[in-house]
Amino acid sequence: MRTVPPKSKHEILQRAIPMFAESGFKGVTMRAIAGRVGLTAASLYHHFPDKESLYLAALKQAFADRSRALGEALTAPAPPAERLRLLILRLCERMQRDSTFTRLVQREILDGDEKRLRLVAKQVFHEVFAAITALCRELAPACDSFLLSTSIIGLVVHYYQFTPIRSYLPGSRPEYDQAATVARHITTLLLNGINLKQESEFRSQDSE
Amino acid sequence: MRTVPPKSKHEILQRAIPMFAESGFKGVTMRAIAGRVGLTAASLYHHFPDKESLYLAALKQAFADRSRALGEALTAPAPPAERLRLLILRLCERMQRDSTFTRLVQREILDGDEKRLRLVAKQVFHEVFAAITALCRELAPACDSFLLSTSIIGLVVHYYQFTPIRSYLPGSRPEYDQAATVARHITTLLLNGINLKQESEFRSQDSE
DNA sequence: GTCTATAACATGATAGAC
DNA sequence: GTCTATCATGTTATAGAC
Repeated sequence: MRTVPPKSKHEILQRAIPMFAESGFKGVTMRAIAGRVGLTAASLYHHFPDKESLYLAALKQAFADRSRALGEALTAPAPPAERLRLLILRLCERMQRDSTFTRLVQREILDGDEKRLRLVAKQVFHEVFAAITALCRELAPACDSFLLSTSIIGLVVHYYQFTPIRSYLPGSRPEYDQAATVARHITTLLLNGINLKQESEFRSQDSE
Repeated sequence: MRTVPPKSKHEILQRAIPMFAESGFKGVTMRAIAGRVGLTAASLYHHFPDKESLYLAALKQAFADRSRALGEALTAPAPPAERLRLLILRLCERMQRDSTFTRLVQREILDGDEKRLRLVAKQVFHEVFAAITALCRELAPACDSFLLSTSIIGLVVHYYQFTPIRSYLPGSRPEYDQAATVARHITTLLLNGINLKQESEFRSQDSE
């Protein structure tokens, strides 16, 4: 007997995503997911061939739903430096408001075996990462685009991953929790490096 | 009568550190630690008042044993840019060869509650972080030293945390696993930014 | 054909008795 | 130590409801 309308894959994954983020792959059972969705464990197997497929689909969907703004930034009709600025800003805004995906990936790095990590790299990150390296090639042909891409990602991602500890470090201030402040710092650092001649982050009369 | 010499705190923690890195705070029982050390669980409580104290001491010791080279780099008799270069190189070398501490911290960020994270920030990171911000103030007075410090740490730490996925991303190459290569890239990026005006690997601007 | 539930199977971990 | 009972979990088989 059916009392409720059938669940779509998207709905199932939407429920599973925060569970995997909270407890990791092994920490979440098929029965727990089913319970949260309003199904039985067996029914999940109509939508996904096995637990690992469900898990990978969850990672994929979590990333896809969160990387839309990044794709827009990367393909915007603007000079490469402006696309970089927008990419970093969107990434900061996204990570500021939601740490679910970051936690998913952190857990996967800690617990995943080689085979699954390869699948994650291929199925989740490959496309967006390639787009970022393409931007880097355009932006700084003299620089190693692979290393530069990882640096851009690392600057933003680690900043927000580290937040639970960072906020208790000496010198922490409220404005460091604002995405715009962080994004501006990172963008300036990437474009100009440390050795700013005389300009502070506030003096930019020649821009626009 | 005693058949084995008493264990020092250092020995106990040395055994506990990889266990916490592998399975996190909750994933390691006092009995498991005791078994590894060759003691009973009750004996551990002679050395540490509770599990959390043992855990924090493990984090502290893991970091202290691994941050010695960083302290040397930070206090070297050299100009600030050279100290930065050395700091990054030592950090890369350390993380390249041993991911134990990084995994400890990642697990702590995922699983720790606010109170314990505050203790970690204070007891583990505070001192070294303050030394890095001091270097940043000296190096780049016009730049926000707090944000700059987190960026330096983030560039290195995230690079190595991301290794299990990074190695499967498009464009990955063997030399990216060499600490000297990574350290050089990060140092150059920090000092000069993307827009390399004059650099060793520099190519003259081609026509568009 | 699509979706779900009931029941059951297989394995691995755990606990307790011997 | 071994054996056994028990439980949790991924998974499959089959049948019923739209």
